[in-house]
Amino acid sequence: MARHLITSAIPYINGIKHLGNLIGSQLPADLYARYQRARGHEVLFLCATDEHGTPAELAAAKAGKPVAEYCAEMHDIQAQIADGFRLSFDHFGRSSSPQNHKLTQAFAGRLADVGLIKEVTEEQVYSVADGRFLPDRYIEGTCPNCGFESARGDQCDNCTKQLDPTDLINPHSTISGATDLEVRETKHLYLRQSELKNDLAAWIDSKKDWPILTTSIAKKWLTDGDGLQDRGITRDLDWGIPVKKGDADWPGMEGKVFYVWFDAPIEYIACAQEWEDAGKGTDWERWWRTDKGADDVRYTQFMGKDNVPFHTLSFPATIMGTNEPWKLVDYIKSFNYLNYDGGQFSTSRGRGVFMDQALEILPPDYWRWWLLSHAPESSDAEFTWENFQTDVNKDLADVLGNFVSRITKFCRSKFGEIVPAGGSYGPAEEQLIADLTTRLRAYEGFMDGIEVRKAAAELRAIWVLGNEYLQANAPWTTFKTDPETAAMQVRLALNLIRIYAVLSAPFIPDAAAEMIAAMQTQDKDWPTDIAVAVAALPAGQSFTVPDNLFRKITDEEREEWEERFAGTRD
RNA sequence: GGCGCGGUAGCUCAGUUGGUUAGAGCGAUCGACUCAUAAUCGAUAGGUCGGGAGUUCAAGUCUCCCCCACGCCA
Repeated sequence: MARHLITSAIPYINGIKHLGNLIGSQLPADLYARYQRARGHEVLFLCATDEHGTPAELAAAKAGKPVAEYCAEMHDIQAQIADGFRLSFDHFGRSSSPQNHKLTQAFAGRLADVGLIKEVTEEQVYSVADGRFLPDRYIEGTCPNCGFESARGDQCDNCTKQLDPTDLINPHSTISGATDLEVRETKHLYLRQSELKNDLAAWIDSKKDWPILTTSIAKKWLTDGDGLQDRGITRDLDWGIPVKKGDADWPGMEGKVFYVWFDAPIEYIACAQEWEDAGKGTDWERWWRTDKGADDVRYTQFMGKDNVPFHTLSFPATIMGTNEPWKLVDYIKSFNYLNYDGGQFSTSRGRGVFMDQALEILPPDYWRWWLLSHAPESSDAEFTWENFQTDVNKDLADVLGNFVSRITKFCRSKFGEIVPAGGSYGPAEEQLIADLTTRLRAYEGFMDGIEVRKAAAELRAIWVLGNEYLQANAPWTTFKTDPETAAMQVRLALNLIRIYAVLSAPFIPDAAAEMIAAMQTQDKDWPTDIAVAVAALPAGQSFTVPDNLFRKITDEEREEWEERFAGTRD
């Protein structure tokens, strides 16, 4: 039995994510976690909310709530939606947890001890009225390039130019509107990533099996321009993890917090501790410390391509820099973007489907199947309602759902709701078992390699084999002259339902559970040996005819949703 | 402007280290079947592989130039 540590990129606390975010990390991570569990491996699957930084503070202010309260509420909402999509996290943690506070401070302290932290004095805009510095989005003014009046401290939303707060004309605080701003010196900590450049490069080079998308992005950051740059890991903010050197105060850093990108990945580790502290497991270090049992763990991360630099460089630098035996990632699966009907998903314009809305209109399996079978692995992928409708109707309702329906109903009418006895295999059955075995091995190969689209295509082909078998052997015709053989054919087909349930569960867990329940079995074992698995449901076992597993999406619904989610064009 | 990922049948996508008639699913057309959610199964038709030049006995697959889309950065 192998051990798999699996993490999904942690979604930012601010707002509900869209389907592109879902397929970019959490959903494929869940697929992989469910698959590895089904194969009998030990899995720790972790995710969390990323709660620090200015966007959280601003969103809380807009909602008129203290930021801690806002984050707690949003965490619950995201947890609920994740549950709605059946994301099977062993723990859904929070980067604001006490565990992450301690661990982040410990990492910083350790990095300082080994000389990988430097202090840098820089100039920042300070608001006298607010009594604080105004980083990034806390300051607005007129853009010096295009004259846009609401340009932010870090970027102009009109001309997209990157800005420094000190560039702005007539700057003011977005908190109070105050204009009595001055430039003050402030001290910040930098992680000396550049010191680790060679180690990182060697490590990346050793990962021959990583997706091109992952390594090409990492290498670009390593070699582009002057190479990997040292990175500021602190901010003049209130909301965040206070800067401390382990348990000790950090002279000169009073009132400052760690930058969100420093503490967020450390939450992957802290989350395991939260998992244990929540009573869901024991000995979290067994997953994260190679000196405490984690040397046989295979660690796989899932993320969108925008997160790759942090996971291939900054976070590994944090870990490698400590010289402590923390587990490094073994495989990074990164995804491109999902486009919505020829454009991008857009939160501000309400364009595209968001996770809560998706669950309002259809059950999770519909979305899981379509998104996973169209995962943006090799390039950006495209969501269109027409595609969604035809694919879901065909694959789920016609190929799989109807298969279950046709065989259970046929059996009920001829033999009753009992797996019928009698008859013996002929060449057709041997051939079916051989074909299923071939395809199952291929399916396992794609799932092990996290080739999501190919795995979905193979699974679908496995479903089709059942329909082909019924069509070619026509038990409804056989029954008229040879009821014994018809009974054998039906018994075999009923067993396919159980097998399909087990194989399909990582993609469509709800439908799989219904199929298992209808077959009235507890046997969810992986059908490693198909010849054995096709006899798992013995003659005489009762079953029930389930309701249709999937309904079809109508043209009217498709048109309605197309309009509803089109958003406002600019 | 620099860089990155792409541009393959109507649609969504596969195509290992260059090698016989370029593949799948959907959609379309035709046929079979009637157990089933007007479902299923089979067959057929669709591509000068973005454009051009080059290397080679041989290029979708390598090199160069150009065009288009998306993204990142300055």
